Amino acid sequence: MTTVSPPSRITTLVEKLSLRDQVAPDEIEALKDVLDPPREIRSGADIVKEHSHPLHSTLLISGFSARYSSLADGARQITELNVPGDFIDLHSLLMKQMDHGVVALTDCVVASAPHAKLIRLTERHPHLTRLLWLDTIIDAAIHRQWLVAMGRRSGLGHLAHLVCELYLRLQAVGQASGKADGMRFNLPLTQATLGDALGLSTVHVSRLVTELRGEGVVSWSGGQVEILNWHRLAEIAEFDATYLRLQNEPV
Amino acid sequence: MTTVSPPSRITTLVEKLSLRDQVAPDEIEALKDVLDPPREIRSGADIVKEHSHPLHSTLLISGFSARYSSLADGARQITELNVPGDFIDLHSLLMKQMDHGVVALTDCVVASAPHAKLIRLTERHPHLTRLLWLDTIIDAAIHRQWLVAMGRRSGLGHLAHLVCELYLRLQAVGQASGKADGMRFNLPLTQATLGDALGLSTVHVSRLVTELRGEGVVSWSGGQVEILNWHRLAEIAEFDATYLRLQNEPV
DNA sequence: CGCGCGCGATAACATGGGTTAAACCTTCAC
DNA sequence: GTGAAGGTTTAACCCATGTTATCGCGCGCG
Repeated sequence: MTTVSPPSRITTLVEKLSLRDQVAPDEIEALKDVLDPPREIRSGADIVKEHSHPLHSTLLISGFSARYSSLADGARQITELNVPGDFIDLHSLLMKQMDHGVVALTDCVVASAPHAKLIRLTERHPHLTRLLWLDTIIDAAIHRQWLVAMGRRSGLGHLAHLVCELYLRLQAVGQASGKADGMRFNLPLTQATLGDALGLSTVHVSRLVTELRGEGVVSWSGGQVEILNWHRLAEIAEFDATYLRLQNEPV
Repeated sequence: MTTVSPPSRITTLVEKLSLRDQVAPDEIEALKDVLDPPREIRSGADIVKEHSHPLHSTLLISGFSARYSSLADGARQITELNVPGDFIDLHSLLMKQMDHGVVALTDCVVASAPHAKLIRLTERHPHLTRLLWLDTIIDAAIHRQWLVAMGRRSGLGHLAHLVCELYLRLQAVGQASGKADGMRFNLPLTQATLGDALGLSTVHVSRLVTELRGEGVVSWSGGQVEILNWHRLAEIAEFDATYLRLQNEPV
């Protein structure tokens, strides 16, 4: 995990933002200044509680987490999966009260940024503010794609779409191997968790994973996913990556 | 439509923002300065085209519009309904390319704000910027609630949730009659459109509307909706208004 | 070394919501 | 007043996905 120079706690965030627009040195400094020291969260623990009023926003440094809402009958709907480099509750800066919770799906490392410091950042760094704003806008775009998949795609298309999305988001922060050398990534989530994300039962998720495997589109076992045929997978998903905004276009 | 002093084009927007935090006079001026003169859009026309690269963001002044995505088989999924006072593509300011389209569901009046002016606004008015940012954050919160409804609620619960949401959003901008005096609002949308929003077929929407009516929870005909039993309706929907953020909490 | 448990696969059966079709109603143009 | 067009309702039938249940595998722990 540590080489000559250990990755700073904002490496993945800056890596992601830099894909979209240049991040100036003083902006990187400002981001560092705003964050408290990293801390660890155990798999299964809430990082942010439903209905709470956070006084800081939290950056996911490593691991997977998920936004979720609980229902009266005990069911759960996951509304977004978070990957390293995601600000998991930046919206609480302005929303004040959480409309959902965030749970660690694996052991995670996170760092918090006090709201007071973030507000000061928005007063002094309008361009960096726009980059952070953009990050929350992309959350909304991801939600919309999930809505389309849930409302109008088949279960298989929906699962395929999720796999495409996760691959590109993980690749953007160096957590997936490149196209040349086998499109592989670690996805240590249970099928029950995937079902909560897709709005499907665990039985049906199992059927769908088996089907994708059977078609020779992915190999998937032990939490390791390899995309064997991106073209086919994207076709099944009707995938269009625009919404992830991994293009450099200055804001 | 016009009385002594005709409502300015930003009345509904300012009304909505003011519910959340005080909007200063110079901020209201800044908003006015940023907007081009209003223009009319015919029902059924695109206000913003899918995949376009807008150079301005558009405010909905009157009428209903919808964000939507089209699928290969001709199906459509609506991901949000817009009411007067909504900035319908504010995210394009930073997203650059549209990941979806916006269509007028009724005749609409809109006003556009050039991106160059909006960027200048973010440089000069950090607090107003946060209010606009918050508006896009609430879009994301609405998306999440729709995801929960689509993934884990019954069709009836989902429809009931949509009715609750629309009532509160319309009431916030003075487009629905108050609780004391009959909770009524105009909703001139076809059941096919509602189906595209709910991810259901028009036949099933008809069954569900009939069921809500039969339970005596709403009266609904000719595009007029009246909520006869808010308590029952909110119960069916498991509705919690937190996500609409209609509380005054300074940002 | 073996037991228990979480996870995934499979099977049998149930059902909410889709599809197709037809009847009916309302509005509006002429 | 009549016909056409668009919207809603109802009915019959179908299928994707849910539910319940069982089995098997792999791994951690006693």
